[in-house]
Amino acid sequence: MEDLTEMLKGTLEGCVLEVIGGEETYGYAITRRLNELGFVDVIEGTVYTILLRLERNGLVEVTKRPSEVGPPRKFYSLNKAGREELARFWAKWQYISARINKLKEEAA
Amino acid sequence: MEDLTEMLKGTLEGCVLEVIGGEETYGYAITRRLNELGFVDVIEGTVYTILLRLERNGLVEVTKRPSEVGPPRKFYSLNKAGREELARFWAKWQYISARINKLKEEAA
DNA sequence: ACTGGTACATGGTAACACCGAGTACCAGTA
DNA sequence: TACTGGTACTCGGTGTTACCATGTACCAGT
Repeated sequence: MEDLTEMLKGTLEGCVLEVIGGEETYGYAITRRLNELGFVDVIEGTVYTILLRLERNGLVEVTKRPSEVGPPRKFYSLNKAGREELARFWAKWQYISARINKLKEEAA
Repeated sequence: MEDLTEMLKGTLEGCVLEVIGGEETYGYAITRRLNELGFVDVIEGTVYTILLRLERNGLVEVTKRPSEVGPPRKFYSLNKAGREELARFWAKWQYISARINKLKEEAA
């Protein structure tokens, strides 16, 4: 699938929130997880900028822990604000996707 | 629903293409149509910038016609490139929305 | 010493939706 | 006549976002 980046704007951050909400995890693993899920072109740099933004906006708790196979990892988990933001994200997603799908079906 | 603008990025242009694909129409009417469809905060200025972009990218044919109730209207219709772009848009939408919904369900 | 996988940070870019202000046409009305 | 309100389009500027390129650095195996 060619160039999905514009369409991911505004949703990729929510996806990262969702992954973190599932379990405490870190940037490199989040990137791999998103790739597995079909977001194949999402690259580390993108995820790290999102994580720094989440941290700056106070949506996550951060803990640095050593790794046995490389440099230390920064583990992220959602705090209250993060969980609320995640809920808002899914509400928005449901709203918008419903409307877009309706537009699509009315055309057909 | 609060502030959907980021999530609309990359999709609103496709929605405009779809509306034009349904029938030849003009900016002001497209804005009203989108508002009806639930994209309540989409405003004229936004639609016009999209239309100018579509025109610049050669995806639409433009015809100016007088109106009986105001200034002349610029009517837009899809050309071949526009229909192809619209098809690509729906393919991307299906791809991404499927993956996001999957992510959502695996969480639940 | 070298390679490759792991792990994070950062300055710059392009694209997008949005905003604000402006221009202009027309009908109805006070 | 002047004014209002609905119709209709344009354009310069803004903030946010995902992406890119590059750099740093840890570690295991050869």
